[in-house]
Amino acid sequence: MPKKDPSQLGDKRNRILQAAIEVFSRKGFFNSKVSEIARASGVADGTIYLYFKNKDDLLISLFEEKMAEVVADVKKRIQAGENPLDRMRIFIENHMGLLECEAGLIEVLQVELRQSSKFLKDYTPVKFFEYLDVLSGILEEGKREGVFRPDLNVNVARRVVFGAMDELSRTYILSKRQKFHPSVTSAEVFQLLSEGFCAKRA
Amino acid sequence: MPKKDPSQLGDKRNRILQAAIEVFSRKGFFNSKVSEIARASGVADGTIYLYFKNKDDLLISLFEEKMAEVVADVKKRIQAGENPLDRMRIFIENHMGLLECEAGLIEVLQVELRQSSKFLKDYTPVKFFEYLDVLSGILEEGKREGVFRPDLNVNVARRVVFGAMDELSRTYILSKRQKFHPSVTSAEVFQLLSEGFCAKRA
Amino acid sequence: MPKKDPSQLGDKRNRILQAAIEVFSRKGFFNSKVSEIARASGVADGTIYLYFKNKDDLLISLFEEKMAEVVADVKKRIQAGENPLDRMRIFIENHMGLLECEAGLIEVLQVELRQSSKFLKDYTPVKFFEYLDVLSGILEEGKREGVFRPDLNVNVARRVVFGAMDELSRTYILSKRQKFHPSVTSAEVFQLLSEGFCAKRA
Amino acid sequence: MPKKDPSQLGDKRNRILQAAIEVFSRKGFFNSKVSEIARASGVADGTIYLYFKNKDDLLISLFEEKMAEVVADVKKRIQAGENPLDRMRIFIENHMGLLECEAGLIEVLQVELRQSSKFLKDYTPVKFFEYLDVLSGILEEGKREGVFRPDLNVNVARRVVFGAMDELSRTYILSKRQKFHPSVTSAEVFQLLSEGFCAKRA
DNA sequence: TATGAATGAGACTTCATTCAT
DNA sequence: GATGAATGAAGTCTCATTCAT
Repeated sequence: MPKKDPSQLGDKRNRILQAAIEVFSRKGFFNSKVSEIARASGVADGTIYLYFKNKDDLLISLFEEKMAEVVADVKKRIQAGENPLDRMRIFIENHMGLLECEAGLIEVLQVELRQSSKFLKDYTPVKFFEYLDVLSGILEEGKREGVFRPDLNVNVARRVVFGAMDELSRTYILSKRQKFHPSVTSAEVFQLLSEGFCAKRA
Repeated sequence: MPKKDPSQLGDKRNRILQAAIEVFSRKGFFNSKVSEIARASGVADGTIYLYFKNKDDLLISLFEEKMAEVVADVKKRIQAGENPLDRMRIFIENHMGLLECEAGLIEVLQVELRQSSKFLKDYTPVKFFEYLDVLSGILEEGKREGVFRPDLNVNVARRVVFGAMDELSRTYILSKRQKFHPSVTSAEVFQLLSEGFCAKRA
Repeated sequence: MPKKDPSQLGDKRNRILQAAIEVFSRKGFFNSKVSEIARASGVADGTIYLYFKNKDDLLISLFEEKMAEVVADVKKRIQAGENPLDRMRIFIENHMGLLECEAGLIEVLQVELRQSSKFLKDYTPVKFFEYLDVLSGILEEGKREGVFRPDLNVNVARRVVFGAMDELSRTYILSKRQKFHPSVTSAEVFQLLSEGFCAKRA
Repeated sequence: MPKKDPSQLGDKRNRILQAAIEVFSRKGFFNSKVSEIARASGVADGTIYLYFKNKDDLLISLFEEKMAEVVADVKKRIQAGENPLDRMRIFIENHMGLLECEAGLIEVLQVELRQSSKFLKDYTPVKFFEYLDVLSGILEEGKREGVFRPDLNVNVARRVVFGAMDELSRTYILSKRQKFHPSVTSAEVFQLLSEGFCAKRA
């Protein structure tokens, strides 16, 4: 009945995805109702099933597609880094920066992906692994160039980096009054991870 | 009908909690059915409601009580540490060690608490904050004693430590074939966090 | 699956109300199962919740809407009365007459409204008060015109009239073999209430 | 464990009945829980089943036994009446008076008996019929003595009397602020029923 | 007799999904 | 493609009743 804004014609699928991010991030996957996402998208309940197989598929598509954008974006950004350490800094800054421009998305990834990778049958979060692989790449390169410790366990280290950022994101999202600013924090995280918390010995 | 094994007398509540850990960790909170927990506990569905107000309360009680044990235990253990750095090592080792003896519990805390703190109304994960406070204590002390950098942001650092351990736990839990052993990993995490991943400069 | 008899299009809500009258009147509110009303309406259980908030709301809606019809109807009918006494006669006749054409409805109002007004939270039977107000109107008017005793306590009198009709309805409904005919009874009730049961003194 | 007040020893059955009156009158039969009656009686849940077959039986026993007392009592009281009219006055006064001294009981009879007589299988409210029979007796006698109209339909008349009192009881019970006093009301009811509401013709 | 922990059937309600239009 | 009314399976929770002590 309502005339669609021509600029939005044909992008129903995308509107549904955006609405899903908003709703999932606000209420969590299990507490979100398909009809609520439909309402937020401005489409009928049934329409969602024209674009997605089911509610699970909506979450997975959402994750894979948005994560693909994030991966592609960070890959481009780190090219500006002059060395592995610099690229690591950029990676961390970028991740924490997403909290400001894509809060909802990060929030969904945060909580829901964990659910998904555990409970959605036959689902491997391919894009998430790609994201981690970017980290691996930086770390491997750093080892080769002698910037990073030669005995660094890359597999552990990349998880440490991601875990640290992820936990800080969670804190940021959950705390009503933000005590820290993402960009400030990213500097601290970077320093901490690159140099450790021990005082320098003379 | 109910087995009256004397060793199990009066521990019905505990049996329910244990069963809940097992079921929640396997299927996640939302995918777990109360009746399944009942079956796993060997009690009737209704019996669960004699000990817990509702399904939410079961999760929260589970978390608060088990986390209290974890907190009390780690507090005792770090006393054996000779200095803040040593205590940090013990803390990390202890956390990663839980993966072996209390896998299910860690798994529930991992995924479900995040849900809870976001979606359960009026719930503050008091015990989780206590756990983080133990970390803060170690870090503060280290700063005072000059072991840790004086400009260390304790609030960020403790989240980095926890996040790193948490992400590694997740990896450990999710990966079908464990690629690393918790105790080995904890050493690497400790080294990484205390010294950073940068190679030492001469 | 759903029959699309054109005469029944769009009247699903009404079919549910009718079925509810039938079931409530036969088994009582608390003994009636929502699924039974669904079956009697020829709709799925869930469909009831598209039209009514919950089981309580179904009863209340039923009462308010049907009572509104009864009130509107009796108001129109008493206009045919030539004087207050005549209008009172019509009112009583009308009420007792409902037993024949709307037995189920009267039965629900009879028993269930009492429950409701006592136990349903925050519910005031507005339409029932309107019904009583019609009686008040007749009585007040009769007092003004000198037809009724000037010392008549209208508030008590209207309850006496309603209570008498109500109890007779109950008797009529409960007795397997009807011993009296509603229209006959209404004449007796009218005579009794207007003249009292005392013999005329010379 | 708690020492019983010796004056209450052995009267458990009665304590349960009293508690049932209190609870049923406050919450209604279907909203009352057996365990609540148990608590109010100071006995264990199971104990109730030593004295009553089930929840229905508790209601029926309550009704029959208390009603028996009411019937016996009113029979004795009306003997003080000098003539049928006087006895009718006493009957009405007595019924309305119960509102003050036995409010809970009247309340249970009010609402619950209607439920019971409709929905409890195979139950005939014998004692209620006895109560009505007392009214019949007075009316028959009055007819024989010429005090009451010879064409009075006793069966209808007794229901009118009972219905009037019953509805006024209901009003009294439901209204938060009592607008009338039972004993005052009973005088008005008596006058209304005996003389009718029509003004006397010269 | 008395207890009260335990039972388990069954109710209400939700909501992902379908399908006639 | 789009709709949204309808479906009905399934889950949480209640509570009358039992029975071992």
